[in-house]
Amino acid sequence: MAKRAKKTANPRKAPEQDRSRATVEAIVEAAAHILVKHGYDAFTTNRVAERAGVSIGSLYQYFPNKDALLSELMRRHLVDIEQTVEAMAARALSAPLADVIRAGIQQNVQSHLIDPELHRVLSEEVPRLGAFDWKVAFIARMETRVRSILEARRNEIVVGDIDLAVYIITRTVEAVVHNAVTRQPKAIASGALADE
Amino acid sequence: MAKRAKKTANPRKAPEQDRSRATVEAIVEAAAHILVKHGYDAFTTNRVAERAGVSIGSLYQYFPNKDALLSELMRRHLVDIEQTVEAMAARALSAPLADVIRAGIQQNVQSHLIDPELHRVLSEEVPRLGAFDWKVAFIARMETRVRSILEARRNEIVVGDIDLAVYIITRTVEAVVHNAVTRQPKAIASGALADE
DNA sequence: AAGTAATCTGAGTTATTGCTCGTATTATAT
DNA sequence: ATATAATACGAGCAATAACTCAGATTACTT
Repeated sequence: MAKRAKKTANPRKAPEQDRSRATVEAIVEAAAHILVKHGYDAFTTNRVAERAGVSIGSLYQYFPNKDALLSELMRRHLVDIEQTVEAMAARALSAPLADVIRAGIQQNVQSHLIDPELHRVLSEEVPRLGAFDWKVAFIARMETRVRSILEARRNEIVVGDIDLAVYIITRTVEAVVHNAVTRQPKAIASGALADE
Repeated sequence: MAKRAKKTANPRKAPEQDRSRATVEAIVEAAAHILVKHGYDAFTTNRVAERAGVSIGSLYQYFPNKDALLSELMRRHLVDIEQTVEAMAARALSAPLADVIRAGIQQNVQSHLIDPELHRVLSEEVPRLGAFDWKVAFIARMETRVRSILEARRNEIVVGDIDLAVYIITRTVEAVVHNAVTRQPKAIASGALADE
């Protein structure tokens, strides 16, 4: 690092014309590309700007600092994931329990397949990642969802502590699928499902 | 970062006198302290040296670069963990399966309790952490252990793919316990065990 | 006591990188 | 056309941090 990044990011101008919107897109795409292909170490604002084909000044016109760019990247990724979650959650509410579980896992797999490499870098290489608001809120929403499913079917299952169960289920599925997808680009669907 | 860290670390002088051994200890302790109390961002070689009460020059006399210090920190931590594993593995071989599982989890909990904060920082904040040899070898050894237990009791369990089972079990237990210990300093022993 | 090796010191070098700011260019409004 | 706002540019500032090196201390030998 050089100058310490400001904690509070005074918001920057939002793009109004098509030209600037294109600039922002180029920056975001370049950022993702560099993170995925070259890792967090290579993720410098100057390099992102260069790859995006815009000047460093333009980058800072729309992102107050480096973290803001990272945050936007994560925000977009989580939005993508949440959409697939929504799509599957609707269907899964009335089905038999076993199917719900299967669907949940399947959904998680899908999420990770959206952009496995970006997902990996975001979760493993980026330091202090937990600090972003987006992620905290996202996890909370996911846990709420799992809990509501559990509570709706309380009679079908045997659990003492619902909070703990939610916690374990969330982490377990996430961790296993995350590891599977990021490390083994095979044996996704059938194997994992069956064993669970 | 400033100057790029050298990839190949030409080894430095090993301490021969008590004085220098004490210096090395002080450096390692200071490094752990800073990582735990102030996070990876604050983990600079200059700061470690200062906290250790030695000059920056002394640090570089025993650690060729920053990564070497980090690596040593991890090596020591893994050695600690492996010792508790050894201790429990012996006892668990002949017991009934349920007890073995319980013991395995218990052991994992113990490992994380050795130095939970250091463990957390090491696994979550330090970038490019998977690159260290020590960790790779460690994971391999752990998986071998789990596999041998599974194979020895093949008749008692129902699994299709042993490799996959080993993989899932390892990751699941690790992930859940890791999350539990680092995030919730309560409800360790009983709850987690029972639900599993 | 003198010589040699081990250890320690810390100011300075060097490279990196986040970010600013004055200026130039392009689009929109009048 | 002219004015005004939006957008783009990029050289360079300022801070930071890994790491070096020449010389000072301290400890072992003989």
